[in-house]
Amino acid sequence: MSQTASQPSTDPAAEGTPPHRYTPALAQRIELAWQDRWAAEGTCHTPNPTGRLSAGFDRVADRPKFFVMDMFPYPSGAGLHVGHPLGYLGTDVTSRFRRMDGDNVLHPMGYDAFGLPAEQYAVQTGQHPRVTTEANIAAIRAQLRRLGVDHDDRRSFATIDPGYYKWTQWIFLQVFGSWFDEEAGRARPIAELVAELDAGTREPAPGSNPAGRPWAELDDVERRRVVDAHRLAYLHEAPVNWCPGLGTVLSNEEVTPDGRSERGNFPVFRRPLTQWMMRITAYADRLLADLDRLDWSDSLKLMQRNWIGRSTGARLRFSCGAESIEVFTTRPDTLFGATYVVIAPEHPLVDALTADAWPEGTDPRWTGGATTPAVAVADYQRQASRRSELDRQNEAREKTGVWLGVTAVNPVNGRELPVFIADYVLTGYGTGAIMAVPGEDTRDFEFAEVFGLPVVRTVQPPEGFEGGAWTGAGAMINSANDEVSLDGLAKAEAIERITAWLVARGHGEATTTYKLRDWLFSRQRYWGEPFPIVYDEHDLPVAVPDRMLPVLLPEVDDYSPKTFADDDADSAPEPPLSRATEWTTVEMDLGDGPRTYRRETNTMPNWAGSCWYYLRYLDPGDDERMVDPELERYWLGPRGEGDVGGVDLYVGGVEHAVLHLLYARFWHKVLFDLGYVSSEEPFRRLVNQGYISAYAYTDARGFYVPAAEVEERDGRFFHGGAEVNREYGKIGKSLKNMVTPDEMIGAYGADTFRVYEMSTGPLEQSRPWETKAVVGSQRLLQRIWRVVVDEETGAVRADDAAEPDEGTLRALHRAIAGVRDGMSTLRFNIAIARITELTNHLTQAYGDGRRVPRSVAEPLVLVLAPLAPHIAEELWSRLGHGESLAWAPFPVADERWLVEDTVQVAVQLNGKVRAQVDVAADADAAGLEEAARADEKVAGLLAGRTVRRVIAVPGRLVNFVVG
RNA sequence: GCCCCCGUAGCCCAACCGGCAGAGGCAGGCCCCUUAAAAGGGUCCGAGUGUGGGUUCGAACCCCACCGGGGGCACCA
Repeated sequence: MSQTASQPSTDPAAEGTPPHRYTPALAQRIELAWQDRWAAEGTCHTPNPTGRLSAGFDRVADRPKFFVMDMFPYPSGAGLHVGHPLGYLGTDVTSRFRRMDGDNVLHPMGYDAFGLPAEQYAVQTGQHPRVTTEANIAAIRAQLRRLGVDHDDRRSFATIDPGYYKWTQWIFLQVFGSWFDEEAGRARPIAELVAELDAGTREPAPGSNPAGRPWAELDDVERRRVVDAHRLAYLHEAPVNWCPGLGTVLSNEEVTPDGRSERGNFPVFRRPLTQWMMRITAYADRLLADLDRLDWSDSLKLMQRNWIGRSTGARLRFSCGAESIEVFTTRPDTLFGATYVVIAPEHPLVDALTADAWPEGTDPRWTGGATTPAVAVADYQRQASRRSELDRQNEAREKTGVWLGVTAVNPVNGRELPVFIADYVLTGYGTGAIMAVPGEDTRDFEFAEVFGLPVVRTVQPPEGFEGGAWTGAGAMINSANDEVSLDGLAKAEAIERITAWLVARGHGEATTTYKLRDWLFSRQRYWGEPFPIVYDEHDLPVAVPDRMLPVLLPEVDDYSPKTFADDDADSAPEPPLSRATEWTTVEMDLGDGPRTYRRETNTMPNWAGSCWYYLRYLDPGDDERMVDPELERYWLGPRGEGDVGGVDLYVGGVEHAVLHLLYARFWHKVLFDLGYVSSEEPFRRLVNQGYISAYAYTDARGFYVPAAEVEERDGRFFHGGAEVNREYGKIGKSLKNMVTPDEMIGAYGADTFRVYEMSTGPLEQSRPWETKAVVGSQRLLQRIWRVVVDEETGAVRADDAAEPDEGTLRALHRAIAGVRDGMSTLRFNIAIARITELTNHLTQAYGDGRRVPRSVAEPLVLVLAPLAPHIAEELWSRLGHGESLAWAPFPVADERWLVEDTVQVAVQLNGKVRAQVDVAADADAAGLEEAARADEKVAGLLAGRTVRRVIAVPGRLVNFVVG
């Protein structure tokens, strides 16, 4: 980051500029001085109701609380540009406004610092990640300070601080120490599960007891396995994206559609590995339902709904020899149209079902060219495993698969259906098996075409439908047996009837499935939180006791992951921590004497630290508790019956719509269930700030030229005399259109930069960056400055004696009301427009040397303060106030000056405006009509015509409907 | 392919519950200040709301279709 921001640029004011004009140089001096003073006086410190940070709470005890925060930055080492501060400034204006307006405002900032980008940056620069990360944090912190944001610096921390990640580990242990009680619909401590199993009031959940014997007959190790299988954090073997070239597994988001790593472009392979998982799927219903209780944008809620992907349907069983294939379908109504069955290549029944030999006359398309089904299946499975999940989903075109050589029986009509494996059926969704209905499902139709399978229509397509799958509505056809008929029914009734029949006959049941999968929580990386887990002599996980937290990330000689040849698919990850041999083996006394344990060497994903940081702001220094319950109740607790509680305003980029926000909600609900927090949701209200893009320019060869050097003439653009082409896109080095906050602060000062960014639109809106337009904000601040300060002498111009005239009072109070409206709805552009109007009024009304009354100048300064705090503080101080205005009351508009005595209303004929009449502001409909009819012009227009109807809207218009 | 959001002056954006389309800024014109200049001051200039229908006394706003832009999901059974 450049240093220009902290050093006043040379005064561009040559001779001719008044000595006390608000120039960039003066702005710089004012800003640095006030930033020092705010820091020295703790102006922006927020008192807690209790505990370490409670000094000064008396002064705010009767105020409502308001907790506003940003998604904290990730200091990756890439340079910041003018788009980054937008959200930070939006929360800062809100914070300053609400504090002045009487709230106890909490506005903190921290740093998200574990994770792959920081690690990769460190590897590239040859520095330890802690060194580069801390340097990047220091740079961002300095930049935020230079912007004048009012974060309470006592509450700042980074996720890499041991005092913070101690509690990240502690939360992991709470999740590990819990299970989800389906009947209660919430998490409970694991000890309660054990007690119920011991008492015989509960049976192990299906699939959790591989030994198969009753709990009472299990030995200790078997019992631990049963319990471990119930935990919300559990070990699970799952296929993951293994990237030998990077030596680590990658999340799906880190793998490109063609199956390579986002970083480095190395091949990625799917490989089963034992991983820590978090049982987020247990919360799918609550995560979905509680969206309705949040004040978030519809689009964001929709993204979460899509991600959770709830669908209702039926699970039904097709018998296949001695086995039974369970399929999931959302369309049980189309069961009569099922002509084959498909199971995922990795389905556990594949081996058991595969026939020994192809029957005589098997269609060659079904065999994959193999001599026996077993060979075909093995080949196909190998082929499928080579592709990453994303690859497999994206290929999407030609359907592939092989026949297992067996058939299953359609329970509704006894029809024999061939059973295939095909990779268009996914292991992780539903039951990993489907009934294929080519008549009503596009994918099934495509497969049926390739494999020559029959199509039976069970929904009547509209007339003229040409073929293919008909997925729309229509009456049921071809759907009857001796006991049940769906023919003629619509979809919903058909589903209801067939489901009832299937349930009655024991063939299936109604069910709900989710797209959401459990959260893969392990990373084979160095730069993350170590798991507070050790393994005993049975290789079973054991929690590290709370008193031994944090489990510190050990120093290692080589923190980079071990890498392999790009295409070495059979290599296995080697976590950097596993090389810290004196760390991985540990002797501990966990209650039955000192024993040797092996530490978990995976680390947590970088989402872990951001899952709960909002709780830590309440008191980051608390070493006794994750969060004091009293503080949590005060800052985050529900505001009333049915309220979910949470942060009052959370601002951040829409790119975190699903992962971070879903994970944080999940953890919060676990903590709620376990009684550690009183709020049900972490973020009551969430706003996504818009993006700032910028123009970029290409020359005749198509190369980008530096945008800062391009000149506009008559709507055309030139660089060094040659015409260039204008494009629009992301700000960055590659488009050569980078503009940094430091440059802007250097050229104009932080206040001008703040006002410009806030003036370009509502916070949610994306907007273009236009450096040349910044001057408008500069001019506004200069005019305001001139209202208070004489540019020639530096003397205060405000007039103590003068009384404002009525027009000025109206302008003032209209401005106050408008600014309040803009600030409380995050439409800072409107607030700035109202301030501009007032300023323009004052410069006109008090031109030629007359002085603005103090009673107008002071509220002008106050309403400006949240947007441009430094210049406002300076003017406030020059107006004779010793105290910072950060705590001064925000002006309140006097209704008296907002209402007009008379208003001009439009007179319409058939909706077209024909005249204007003045009426008393409080005139009712009858009065309006009377006044309108009395108007000469209107009377003329109405003469000789029949008035059929009169619509009069008080204060707005009269509309005569004439025949 | 499915779903969501958005189209208002040359540009960025306002417009309350459906009630006279314009607040503010940029750009542009003119004037003033200035030896000169401008990141100074003043003043002027602006569209009928993407297109086509519909509902309504009245539509930027509600409904339908289309066009354009942005975003999300994408073999999820």
